[in-house]
Amino acid sequence: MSEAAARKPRPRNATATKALLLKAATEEFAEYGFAGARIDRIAERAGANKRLLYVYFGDKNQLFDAVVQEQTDAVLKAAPMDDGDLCEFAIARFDYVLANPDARRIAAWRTFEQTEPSDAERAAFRARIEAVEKAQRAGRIRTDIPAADLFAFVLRMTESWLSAPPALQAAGGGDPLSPERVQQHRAALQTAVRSLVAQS
Amino acid sequence: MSEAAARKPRPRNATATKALLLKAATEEFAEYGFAGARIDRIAERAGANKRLLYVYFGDKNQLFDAVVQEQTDAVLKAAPMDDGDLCEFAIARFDYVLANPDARRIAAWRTFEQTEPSDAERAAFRARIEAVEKAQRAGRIRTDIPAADLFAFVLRMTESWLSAPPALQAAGGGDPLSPERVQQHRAALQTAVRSLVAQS
DNA sequence: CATGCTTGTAACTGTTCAGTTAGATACAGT
DNA sequence: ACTGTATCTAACTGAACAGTTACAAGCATG
Repeated sequence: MSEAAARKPRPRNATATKALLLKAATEEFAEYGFAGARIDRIAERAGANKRLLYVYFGDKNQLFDAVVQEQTDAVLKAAPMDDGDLCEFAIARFDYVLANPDARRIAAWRTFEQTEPSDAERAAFRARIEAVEKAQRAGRIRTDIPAADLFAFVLRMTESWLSAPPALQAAGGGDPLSPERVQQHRAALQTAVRSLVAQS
Repeated sequence: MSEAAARKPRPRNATATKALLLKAATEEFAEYGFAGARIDRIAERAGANKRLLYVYFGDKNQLFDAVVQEQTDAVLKAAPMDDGDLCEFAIARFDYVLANPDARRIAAWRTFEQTEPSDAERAAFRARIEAVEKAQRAGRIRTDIPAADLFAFVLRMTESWLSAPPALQAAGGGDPLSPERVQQHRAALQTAVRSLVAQS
């Protein structure tokens, strides 16, 4: 039959299909958030059948969890902080979320769709705070602001421009995301974090 | 009929009902975001009939716009910045979003559901940036960071703790939103902004 | 080339949702 | 009191959605 011949089945490759679906889900969730994301659109984006989503990932919640875990892991890995150097951390994180807008948006959605954090994530944050405390004890950074607060400030500062309200980005004039503007902000971030953490 | 007598209609009061619906919508959108919010739940929260939502506000989009506008106006008003004092601004904004978690969450949802900013909002941000620039020219704050960037940093810092990822809030140990902890962070915010904007 | 497991597809189901219809009751003007 | 308009209500509708069913085709192993 011509109909049967017309629709050609995709070549069989479980791992590739699974990866495609996860990628498509990441984009979809990044764009619309959990509630706004559509299962059918994810399958369509991936060029795969919807049923496979359920085979490979369970349901929408588990799929979201899989996406969140992958993205948060990647961000945590891309911006480590072994020696409590908040400035280096800030720039590394800025560069990563600049190159991976999806990761930034997923993290943001996740914060607001109040889902329970994993133990691994909690541990990662704890380790970072401890690294900051260590740097404080070593006298490398200021001690009049608690480590957790200092870290929270720096964390948010890395996203200040990229996740700024559109009205603020626009108010500056010019393209807020042009390479030149972004580089200018990157330099500003470095300067800002340096003077924020410096001994008073 | 006993049935007819059982359901008592609410007393007629258009403005009060409209206000109740707007308040309920604010809570619902703050909690679930636009896509996650449910029209039926909003009506139920308000103790009003669903139909009235459509009479008073149009559709879900227009209702969300109404909520966003009210909340952003309130935040902008609560944290003015006539004289370019970023420190004072930061504390005022912190105090406001602390007392009004809904306003903070609405603003965040809005940023991520990429809706077009109103002219009024754009103008408000522009005015703030100009106030910062004026303070820079007057030599009151540092000039090696562009005004827009400096403002973006401070803006995000006011929410750093209250909108921190749950994993980060939890990593500190203790109740991250207890009055004592919040006051401690408030002091940290003041210190941080002061040394961030200070002349280098 | 049989058999059984994996990968894939289309069509379907039950539910939930935004938005509507049709009508009832209060209230103001005459 | 009579009439029109604003306020309010329950029940409905059609579409969209997450999740399922039933089946087809590839692919490895005997």
